[in-house]
Amino acid sequence: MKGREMSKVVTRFPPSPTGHLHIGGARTALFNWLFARHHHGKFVLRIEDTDRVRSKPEYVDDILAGLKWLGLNWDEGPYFQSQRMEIYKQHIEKLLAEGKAYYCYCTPEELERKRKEAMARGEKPRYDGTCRFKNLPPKPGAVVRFKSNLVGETVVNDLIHGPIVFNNAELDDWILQRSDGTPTYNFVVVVDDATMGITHVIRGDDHINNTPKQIQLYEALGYEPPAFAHVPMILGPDKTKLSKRHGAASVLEYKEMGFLPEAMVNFLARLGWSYGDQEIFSLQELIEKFDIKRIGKSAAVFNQEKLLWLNAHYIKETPDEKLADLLVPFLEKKKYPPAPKEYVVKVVQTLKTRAKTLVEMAEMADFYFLEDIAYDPKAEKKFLVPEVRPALEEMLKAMQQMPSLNEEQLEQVFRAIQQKYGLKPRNFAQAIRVSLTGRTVSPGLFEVMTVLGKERVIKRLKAGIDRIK
RNA sequence: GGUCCCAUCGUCUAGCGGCCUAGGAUACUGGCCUCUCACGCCAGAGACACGGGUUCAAAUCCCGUUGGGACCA
Repeated sequence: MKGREMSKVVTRFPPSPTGHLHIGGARTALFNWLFARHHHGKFVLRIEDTDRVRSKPEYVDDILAGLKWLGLNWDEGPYFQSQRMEIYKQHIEKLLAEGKAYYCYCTPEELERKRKEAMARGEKPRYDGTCRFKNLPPKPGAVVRFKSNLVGETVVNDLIHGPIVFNNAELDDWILQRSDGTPTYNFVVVVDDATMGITHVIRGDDHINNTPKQIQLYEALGYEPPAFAHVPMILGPDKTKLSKRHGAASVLEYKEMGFLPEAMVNFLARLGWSYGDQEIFSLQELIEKFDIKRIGKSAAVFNQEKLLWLNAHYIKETPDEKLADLLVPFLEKKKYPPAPKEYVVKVVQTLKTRAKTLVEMAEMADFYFLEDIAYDPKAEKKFLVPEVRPALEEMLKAMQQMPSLNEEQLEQVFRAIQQKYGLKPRNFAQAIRVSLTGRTVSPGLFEVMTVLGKERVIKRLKAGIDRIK
């Protein structure tokens, strides 16, 4: 009975609002979310805003918006560390009272001097324990240090890496509370994770070296440590830690660039995680199949080509109606005149196998929305030539006879005229294409015509004929 | 400098001692389809970092080297 309740999985995502939700953070969030959902557990969001100067409310907004865009909903929080200072204080007091932590008066200058001396002797620089047994009372400017184990070893039973053994002699009496009274990162993380009942800590493997310290602290505090899973990092194309200079920093920037959240999630999941040869996963499928054991150990390079491929895939999969809605903001950004939804749906149908992003799709759609299309000079010169004029004129006349345009009929007429004048299908088609779209590349000719509608097609065909020198 | 992590095609990865003359995906090249471009389909090229062991047998296990990364200072 109690076992079932106790074994309920609780994971968390603890971003610090000193920057946008970046790719690495998003993947960490995704893994935590997937693990929680897979086990019908809880996913907690915690904002680590103890750095009062660098933390900004707009970054909190960005992070929350990013998670929502990806579809990663949380069950608890967001908690803010800045509102939990009292809890941290209580834990410091407890450790102090039990002799598991102590005040240290050593000044930075003294420590720096000792560090240099140790280095000079060829020893490793670490706190020498000057104040460890002095049992000093509180004093302004004093720090609080953790009385760490000096003997034995601490082992991290990592779910991905297996046991990682640390020699306790390598550890330090690290600082829990700074001289200004603020608690340190490793300390608040442990207090938060313990008091929030986190059962599984899934985070970047840049935290591996912090883990033995944290485990000792859990034990000193009388809490049971959670299970740890350290996932490999995401690197830039130059194989260094992914950062702004590699391109987009924020997940929301990918939204701006016309990526679909489904593509992003699928991509992020497959970066470091796999399921046989399968490449395409819906969110639901990821929940079902996600398993920490299938996370790899080595760092992965962020490769936008694959993201683009996935995005193209999901664009093709998205129903036209929905895709049209998604495209509208991008059309507006291009300052195209507004058009009815049914029209955008038709536009989208012709473009969905051609665009890799919504931005690209909006760019390709210009001739559907602009009255005055831009003619590519090279295209015009090459295809709007005198020899196609009679055929174009006849095509124009034929269309004027039609009550409305439909693809089959248009194609029949096109073939007939093209043969009558002995034109190559390609040359005749391109002449029409340039007239209608201003360029040599577009969706199929007849679909373009039916989408544009008789009136506009006739107008553009006339304009095209007029441009023939 | 110390500690720790990692190492299969350019990239993401499958592989958990024999099924591997190493599979898939992407990107690339060629072809088919074709009114252009895409989509789709077919084909091609492309990797076990190196060196030692262990074993009848190693991409898979062990050790070392090299390389990359992270954390601490």
